[in-house]
Amino acid sequence: MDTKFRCDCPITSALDVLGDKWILVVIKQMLLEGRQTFKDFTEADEAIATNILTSKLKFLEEMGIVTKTSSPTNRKTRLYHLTEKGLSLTPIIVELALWSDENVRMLNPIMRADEALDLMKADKAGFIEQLKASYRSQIAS
Amino acid sequence: MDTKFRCDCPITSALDVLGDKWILVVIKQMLLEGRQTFKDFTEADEAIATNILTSKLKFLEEMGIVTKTSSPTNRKTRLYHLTEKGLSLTPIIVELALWSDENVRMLNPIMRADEALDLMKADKAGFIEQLKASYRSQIAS
DNA sequence: TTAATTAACTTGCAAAATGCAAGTAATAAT
DNA sequence: ATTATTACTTGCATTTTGCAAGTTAATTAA
Repeated sequence: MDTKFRCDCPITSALDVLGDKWILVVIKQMLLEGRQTFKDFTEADEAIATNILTSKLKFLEEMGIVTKTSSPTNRKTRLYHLTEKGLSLTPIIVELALWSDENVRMLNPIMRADEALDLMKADKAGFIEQLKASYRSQIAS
Repeated sequence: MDTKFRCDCPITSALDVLGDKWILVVIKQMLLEGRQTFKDFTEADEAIATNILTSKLKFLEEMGIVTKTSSPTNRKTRLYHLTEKGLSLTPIIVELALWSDENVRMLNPIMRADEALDLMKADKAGFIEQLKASYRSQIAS
């Protein structure tokens, strides 16, 4: 699964990596929902198929966005965690959330409005830093 | 081409709209490269197939992100322009560019580094507002 | 201590999205 | 009047995504 780049444009190149239906959803599930095991991802509302999940996690690992380790407490569990490169996607995730809240909500009648959105709106940069810090301390434990 | 939402998450819902290989590339071509006709898009480096372009432009129009009008000077030319809803994607595009510059450049040896990146880094919010203003005045003319 | 369960996958096939090459209709240029 | 241009459409190939079932090793329950 090697990435082929369409051209010399930085934005298009970002989308050569991130531009599909699942990559940013999986990253969001790690960052905001604390999901870290294969099972965690399969239990999410988005209901990704297991073969797709396997291929996306593998790709994210190859890209250096995610690490895969063995659980220290359970030998059959693998832990997937965001690297700093993965954490640096936080501003993109936040902008997607804000745009969606303003422009997609009207099209999706079941879209939820959680406290995180209020925090983003009140202090975007602060929210981003707090989220990254909280993720780092979560995986350190 | 009606959008089906996977769940109640705002971020996933944003990706139900934007999460594919082409949508944000087409928007970037309008916003940063001034492309507005069908031909303009087909001539871009990304080389989108014409049937895909047709379907993406139709979807963007249905989503209220783009308008389609007839050229006032040439009866066979159609003009595609970003709406305010489309322009509000600017922060997402900018964050993609910044992330790519820092994290994808090393993987794409031909990625270019233009002045826009420097402007984004120096004053992100200012760049976003200036870009939107410049787009609005471009289509007003 | 054997049996059932769980976690993390893989496999085979179906469906949907994307890509390629060629063709078409209306308009504009020569 | 003929050629070229613009904005498409069409048919088919390839790639990506999705579904359901199966596999293996490790853990837990009986």
